[in-house]
Amino acid sequence: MAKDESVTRRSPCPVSCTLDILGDRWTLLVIRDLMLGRSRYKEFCASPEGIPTNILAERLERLLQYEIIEKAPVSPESKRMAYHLTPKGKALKPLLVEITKWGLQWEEGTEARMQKKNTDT
Amino acid sequence: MAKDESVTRRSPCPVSCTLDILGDRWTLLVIRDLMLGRSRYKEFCASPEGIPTNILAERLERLLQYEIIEKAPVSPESKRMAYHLTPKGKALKPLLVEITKWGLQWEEGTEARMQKKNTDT
DNA sequence: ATATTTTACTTGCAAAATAAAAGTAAAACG
DNA sequence: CGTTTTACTTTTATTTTGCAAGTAAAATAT
Repeated sequence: MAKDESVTRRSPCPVSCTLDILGDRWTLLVIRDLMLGRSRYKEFCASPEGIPTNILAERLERLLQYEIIEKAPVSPESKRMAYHLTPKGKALKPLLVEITKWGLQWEEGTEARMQKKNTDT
Repeated sequence: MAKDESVTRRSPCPVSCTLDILGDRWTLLVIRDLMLGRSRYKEFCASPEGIPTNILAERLERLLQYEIIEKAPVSPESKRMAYHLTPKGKALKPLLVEITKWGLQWEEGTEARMQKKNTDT
């Protein structure tokens, strides 16, 4: 995978490379949801921002390709799939924390009402 | 300004609000350049990612509106303008640091060759 | 076992954003 | 004063996004 990316990269700058993956208005919201313990397609759809379903499907596919998330059965018996963060995805936590902090401090009317299900990571 | 934003906000989540401002492939690269001490239009154009000039003009305008940057004469005698980060913009430093760290750690072939001019803030 | 509902998408299309190229006016310079 | 540089704007083509509707498999209810 790294090969394909490197040819299309705008520059070797880690900021630009990260933005090539996460730099849009939706991807990090999905990551946020995953960090809040959400894992199902419908849960991402249910978030208050209202991501369009085609965009969600495309973003999940991209996150899978970059191995930021993984897809696995909800339970061993089920055929329904759930999404979870990989170590690479979990490593985005400090980034999300800083985005949250900046938003809370500098944008009026923002509120952190992120109630997590699990507190690990 | 906060009034106008609040009506168009997707949600009060600080992450989504921050992404409404910074969530694209170019804005944070301009912020990066500013943090590296670059301040002129042509310097932003000269960055290796090659931002289209119409996009750059639009992004600078938006960052001015959100008071993340400010525009001032290069020197008291000059009519040429330079852009600089405001306190709100400088507060994005930890976010940029985390983006950089994640890119360096998880994306192969990225390299931090950010040579700063000034080391303040 | 079958019907109904839910889930996890895909498809089609209009609207908006982006990218590439060329053009332009003011400022700076020789 | 003429030329070059700078900081944009404009135009057009391409891509992405957003919205609505449709669909097949899985789960649930009957």
